Amino acid sequence: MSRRSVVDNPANRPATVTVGVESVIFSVDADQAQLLVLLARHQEGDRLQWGLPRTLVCGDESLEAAAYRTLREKIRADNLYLEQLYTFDGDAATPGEERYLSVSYFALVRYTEAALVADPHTKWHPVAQTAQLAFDHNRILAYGYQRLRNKLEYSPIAFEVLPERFTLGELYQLYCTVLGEQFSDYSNFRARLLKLGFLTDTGLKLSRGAGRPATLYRFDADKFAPLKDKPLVFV
Amino acid sequence: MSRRSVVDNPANRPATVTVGVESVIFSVDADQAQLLVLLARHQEGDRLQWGLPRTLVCGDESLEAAAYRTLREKIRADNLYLEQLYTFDGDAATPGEERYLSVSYFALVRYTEAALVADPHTKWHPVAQTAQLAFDHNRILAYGYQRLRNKLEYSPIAFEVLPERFTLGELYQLYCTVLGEQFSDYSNFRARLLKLGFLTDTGLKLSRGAGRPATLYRFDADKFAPLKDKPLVFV
DNA sequence: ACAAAAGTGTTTTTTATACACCCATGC
DNA sequence: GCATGGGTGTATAAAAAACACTTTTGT
Repeated sequence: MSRRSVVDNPANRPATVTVGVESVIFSVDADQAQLLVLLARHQEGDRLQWGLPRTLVCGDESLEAAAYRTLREKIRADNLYLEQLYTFDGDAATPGEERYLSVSYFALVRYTEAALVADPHTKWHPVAQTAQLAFDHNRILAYGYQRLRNKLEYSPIAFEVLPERFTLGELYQLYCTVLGEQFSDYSNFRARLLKLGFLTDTGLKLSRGAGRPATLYRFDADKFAPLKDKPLVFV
Repeated sequence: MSRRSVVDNPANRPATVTVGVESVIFSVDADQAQLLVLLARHQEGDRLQWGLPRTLVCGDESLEAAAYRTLREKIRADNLYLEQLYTFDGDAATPGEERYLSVSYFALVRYTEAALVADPHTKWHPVAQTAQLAFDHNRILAYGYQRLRNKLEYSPIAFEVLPERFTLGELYQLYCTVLGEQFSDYSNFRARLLKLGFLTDTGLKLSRGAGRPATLYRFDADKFAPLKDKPLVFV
């Protein structure tokens, strides 16, 4: 019984498909308080149109490797979070072409570090400004955006993208930019996070012109570990 | 710029892969208070081994269609919940064979209804009793089990699998079987669910030998709708 | 009458929410 | 000294958790 014999209906031949990886790459521009998504210019039919960066899976590289490759081709980013999103059946395949399967990945990268490669076919685009994207990329983007918001609420992915040492104001602003201002009061957000105990005071302060200098904290992964499987850690 | 030209590294040819769907099909045997998973016998190398049911995606059928096909081939079930789980890179592919991609689906089916097709190569297996499964199916099962527990906590999937009219005891038992007894006290579970307001008293009672007859409730999807995007509805 | 299962209520503890207020710095 | 951002505290409301108790049935 080889793999092939798993097919129980021999009348229908197993499909051979080309597998692509589409990446929903988010970044938060703290200065402008904007959530950005990375877009790439595609040719769809006879016109250029913006869409999510995509690549075909090559040789025997893994799906995740293909996603990382897309990232490295577009931007230079060391600090990032990446996970698989969902696998979509190819958007209404052009007849005659081989069947296409789209495995989507979702990434959050540190903005200050994510220098775009000089390329007029790549840009950051504010998520708040809706754009008409190529193929079924609007659907994938919406799915990724939803996942980003969920992840922020119960996973420590923000710390993958903040600097090593950060202020609670920076953390709060990141949350606000993604979830909207109404998600929580600053002082409650602050109190909740500090009580959880995985933020360590580095003793250092950061002064930004006017105002009292802010304490710099560090995320302590070890102290977070026991909370990993708990429900809703942040809110 | 056709699809093919998306490949930026022409030295590496785009891979052509065979796509399979593996299904993690759960069911709850209320009488025995057991969570079950459907297994199928596979040949791996030269020996038979139990694993998750799988099928190759045929022709132009969708991934979901392939998952439903697997279900229908193994059991007869009308009431079920199905969703995509995750896409795994093929387990260490046998060299020479075509590359394999495994899209996994997760399903919860009503046990009383899910008659197994007469087939010695298919069986229900208690999830609590660990078994050594073929390929990387232990990993997929673990992933599906985790998803099941998460889904139970914030989604109304239990109602897809309970009879039209059910008692709160039946609902509670289902939760206990999947999440373990310690997840909540019965009376608190009861109070929380009734307060949410999407369970309608049908006026009917169900008597089971000794004890006070239980009220039969119905799940009201319309009343649940506004809670859809709220966090942790059940606990 | 009593065991068994269903259903109600009460008390305590913990979290969430909404604020008001104090602190340290630059100009 | 006052605007600006950082940081603390408090009072109220709501939710979670633990558990005692009542009700209705079969035997």
